[in-house]
Amino acid sequence: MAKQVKTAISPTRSEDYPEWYQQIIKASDLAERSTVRGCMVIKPWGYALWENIVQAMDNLFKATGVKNAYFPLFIPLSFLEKEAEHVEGFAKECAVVTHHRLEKGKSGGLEPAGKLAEPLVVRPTSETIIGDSFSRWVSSYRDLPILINQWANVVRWEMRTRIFLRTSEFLWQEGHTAHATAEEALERTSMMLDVYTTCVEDYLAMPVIRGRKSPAERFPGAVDTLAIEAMMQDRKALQSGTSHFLGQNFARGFDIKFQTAAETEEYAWTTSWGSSTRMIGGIIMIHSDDDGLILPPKVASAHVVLLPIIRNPDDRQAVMDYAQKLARELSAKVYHQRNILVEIDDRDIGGARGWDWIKKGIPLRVEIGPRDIAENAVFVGRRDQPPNEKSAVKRDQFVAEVTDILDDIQQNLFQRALAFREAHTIEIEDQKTFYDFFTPQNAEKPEIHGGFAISGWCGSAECESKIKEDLAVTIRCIPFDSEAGKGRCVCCGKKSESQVVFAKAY
RNA sequence: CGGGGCGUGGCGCAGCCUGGUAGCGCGCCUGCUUUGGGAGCAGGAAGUCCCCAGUUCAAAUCUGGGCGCCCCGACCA
Repeated sequence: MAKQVKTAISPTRSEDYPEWYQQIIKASDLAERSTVRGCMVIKPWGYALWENIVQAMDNLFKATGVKNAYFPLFIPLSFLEKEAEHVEGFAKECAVVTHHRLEKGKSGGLEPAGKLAEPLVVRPTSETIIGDSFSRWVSSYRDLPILINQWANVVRWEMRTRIFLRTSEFLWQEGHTAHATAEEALERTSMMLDVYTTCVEDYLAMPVIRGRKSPAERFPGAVDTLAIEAMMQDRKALQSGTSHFLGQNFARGFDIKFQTAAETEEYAWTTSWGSSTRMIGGIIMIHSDDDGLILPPKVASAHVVLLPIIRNPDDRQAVMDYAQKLARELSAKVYHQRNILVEIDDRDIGGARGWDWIKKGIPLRVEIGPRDIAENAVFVGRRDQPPNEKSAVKRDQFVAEVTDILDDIQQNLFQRALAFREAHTIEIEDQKTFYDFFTPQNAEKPEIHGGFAISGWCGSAECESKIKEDLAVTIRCIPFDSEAGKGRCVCCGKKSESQVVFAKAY
């Protein structure tokens, strides 16, 4: 008799949320820490997930006229100096290449040699190097707009790293556009936020709040930053995509000028927008439970695992034939532009096999044994339901309905997350309630507390930073549907400028 | 960069205080028995005890120095 374990993941979410998060990643085999400080190794199960997100998002981008390109990893140091706020925002986290050769040193080890005339920064983001190209691509209003995206890796030398959420190197996409008018650039800024919303809500099943960042939370160098924010199961906010209106700031820094139809010379209006492997962290934290990862079907690394039950060796051939035939039929079906991905796992490791796939978060587990073959059935478990709730389904019915079942799981995950967010979002008017809301009962080992507070804000940076200092709570966004001028500032009590979303954040 | 903690088979840890040449659980391999809710028994493989120096007959253990990592803050997608 095996020892009884209630949950596959230990500790549970309520026991120790940060540790639970690490354990999910380990148990699901998504990724692991690299021996390189702050970096991660994305393993096949995690990379397949990323590829699916990339594909979904890339299609959405291209549907709006964006084209992909690729710019250098290295950025001349001088480029970063061309936009004052930008350099200030990123200077502290830049990795810098200063040499181009290694030589045998005195101690026998290799030492950098061949000092570069100008140091190269490993891109933390590419506004500058892309701005440099844009300046050469644009001369007439007829050259505009330019709609470019690149899928790339970037490096930000963070103090503290957390796998998928904040790593020294991460994968992302960054879109960069240049326009003839401010209106058009603004339109593009909000259009891309719409694309992010679609991708994150429809594909990742993560409900988001859309809004504008406060000046303090703006991207360095941006005139305006729009963002989508989702609530994780520890009730903290995760920013899962940002879209920036850069005004003419970078156009001035990089001399992106064009001649108008009226023969005047003007600076272009630019935008940039990005989303990263951080979204995988969001998927983990918003959907998974104490038995492991739960993947949204539309981007799942695989959809179905077939688990042949072979009680005696004589059955093996029949069971495997049945499984392989089923796999072929399922694989031929299309689910949201992708063929259904089927795994067959015939490892002889007993019940641990089923739990492996539960921990990996695969949407559907299908057990196939002699009994099922006799009844022309399959035994199906859904990852959005408890591990023991499995049921027999006629084989043909399962094949016919599998995409509906996947859609149902997808919807269920979204609704579950939405209900959770709504349950932990409250409107707060007075300061004491606000402070209580964001203060844990046990300061030594804070329990999961707080959530999203919808409160008035007078618009002053002082109130914003006081709340940040007191509670580590920030303005996540000023929602687009915020009621202007309603109520009073939750900090100073003066007349409110807008109702904003306050939360602790990743 | 401040405060704390930790480096011992793949993973998690004990051993250190009081020096005597390394052990436990999980995992892995082999065999037999099992198998539809995380298998049992038997056997087996696997470790420069983070690095360097010192003390000592003898160092995972004591001393000094270094390196790395994790957690909590400030910074951030």
